[in-house]
Amino acid sequence: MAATNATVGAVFDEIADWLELDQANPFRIRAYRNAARTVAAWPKPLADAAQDTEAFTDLPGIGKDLAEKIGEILRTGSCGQLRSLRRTHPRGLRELLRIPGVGPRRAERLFREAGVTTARRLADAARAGRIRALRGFGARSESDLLQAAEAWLASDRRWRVSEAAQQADALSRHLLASQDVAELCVAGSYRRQRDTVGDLDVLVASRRAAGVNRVFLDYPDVSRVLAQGPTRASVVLKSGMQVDLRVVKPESFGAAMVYFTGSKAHNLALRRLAQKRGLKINEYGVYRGTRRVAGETEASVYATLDLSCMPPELRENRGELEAAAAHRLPTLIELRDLHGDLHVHTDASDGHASLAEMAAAARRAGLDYIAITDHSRHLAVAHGLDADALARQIDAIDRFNAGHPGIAVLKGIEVDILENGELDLPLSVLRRLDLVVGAVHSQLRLSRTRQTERILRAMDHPCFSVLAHPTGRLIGERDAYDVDLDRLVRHARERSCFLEINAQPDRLDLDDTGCRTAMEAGVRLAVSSDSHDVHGFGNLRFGIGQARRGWLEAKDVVNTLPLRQLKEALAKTMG
DNA sequence: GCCGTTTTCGGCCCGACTGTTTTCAGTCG
Repeated sequence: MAATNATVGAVFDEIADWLELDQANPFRIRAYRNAARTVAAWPKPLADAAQDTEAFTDLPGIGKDLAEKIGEILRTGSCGQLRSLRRTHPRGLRELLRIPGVGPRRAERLFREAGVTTARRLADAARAGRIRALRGFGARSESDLLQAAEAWLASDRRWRVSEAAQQADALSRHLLASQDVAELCVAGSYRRQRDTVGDLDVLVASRRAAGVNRVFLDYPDVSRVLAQGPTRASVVLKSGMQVDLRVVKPESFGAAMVYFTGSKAHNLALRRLAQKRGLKINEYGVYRGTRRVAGETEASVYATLDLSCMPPELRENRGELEAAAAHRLPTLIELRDLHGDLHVHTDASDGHASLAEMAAAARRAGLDYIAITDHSRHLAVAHGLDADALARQIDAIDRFNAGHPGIAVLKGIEVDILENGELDLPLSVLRRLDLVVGAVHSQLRLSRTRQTERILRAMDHPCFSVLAHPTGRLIGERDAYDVDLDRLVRHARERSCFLEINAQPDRLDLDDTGCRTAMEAGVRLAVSSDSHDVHGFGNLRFGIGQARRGWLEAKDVVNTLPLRQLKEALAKTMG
């Protein structure tokens, strides 16, 4: 089987690690890192073009040499250069580079002078007091490295964006209570709404940095201070999440927001553009020589390069700079564009609230309609409904709608897609519904072909409306099942059905690149909360985050339609 | 290793913080 883009990226990253340990030309190392980032984020499978390696040189940062290596990796899963690097280095040494405080030079010295080859051995050597004896290290470095190695061994986690949101909101409230904080922005991957977040980058505009620093370090949730200086500080919260604070003057706030929002790839591309125009961009502003020409707002920074200001979710160097130069940025969907929610559970299956309670909560969340989509009988653990129970629910919804004009409740089901591609309930009862949401909950390890055929067959059912959580991933727990998303997208377009963006923070499925693939193919998506209780609608914001990262506008999302037009769109899917 | 309106060489993003030095290298984002 051909290697995936992620595999190619991983090979380049590993080569870069070894070259770094060898203290090779840093620009050569950067070329491998850039290439790793580029291919890993590339939305199309490179394997599709494996025959024509020359074509890979069209990718940014890929020249003749790397293009040939991509071809080799796609064919064999590895490449000769990597095999030879592995032969000449101790296998575990790469691990040392992952430990904060250990870079290539220290890793090399730790290996050569203390025989340290893994994080475990580093911790052992530090405990034995063997690190402080090395030149360039002292007692302080030794204890820092011990702590870092132990922390690394204990956990190497990223946080769901919802977990990051809770901690970001609480810390922001604490900081904003200070007179010294003029403006505040939680930047970084959190602001870009990535599906997971490694740490929080908090940016503050103030003329009194010392005061802000003090308030930050006094935050009751701080467990450990990693670093502190006049304009920045790093701490670990009690949860284990790292937070970096940076304080700049108000006139630099826009430049700092650009800088600390990233992504790294976006910033590098931006600086190259600036350099071509004889400008220099840093976190304090845009400079021509020593003269500052912009920096107070993000828009002012981008304007010096004749770029429209890009929403943070687009800043991944995936074409947003070109679109901004042409002033053709999409008008991204916003939470307030949603009129309803097409995936909601009640206590009739595995939800925790009644139909009436869920409807009331949806109304409070500002929605005009919801679809009740409880599980079907095959999902016994969730008390799935059989045909009789569904028929009773249909009648109950009709009665509810008659007495509650404030919100419309649509009749639906989250029906299991069985292994053979049939749906889990008979056509006769499905025909009585407003929509049918199909979902894979079992047999997740089928071959790519069988899994894909299974879902394509389900889409051919005369009542199929929406494919729920199309890849089945659970962030940090379970990878997506193996499925040909391009074929699903093409089929959804032919069948005029919809793909879901499941907004549960542990799903966010489709993800950003999947959204973009669907949108570019002309397939509409449904941003759905998959709520199981009255608080579930609060997750819609995270689904919107992925939609925005996928360049979606309101017109690309079916549940931005008012009720009447939504019903027309659904009716077309219901045979 | 990539790239090019300075095009086949000579550049390649840039500043803050720390510890161990005794003026700076290493690391990080």
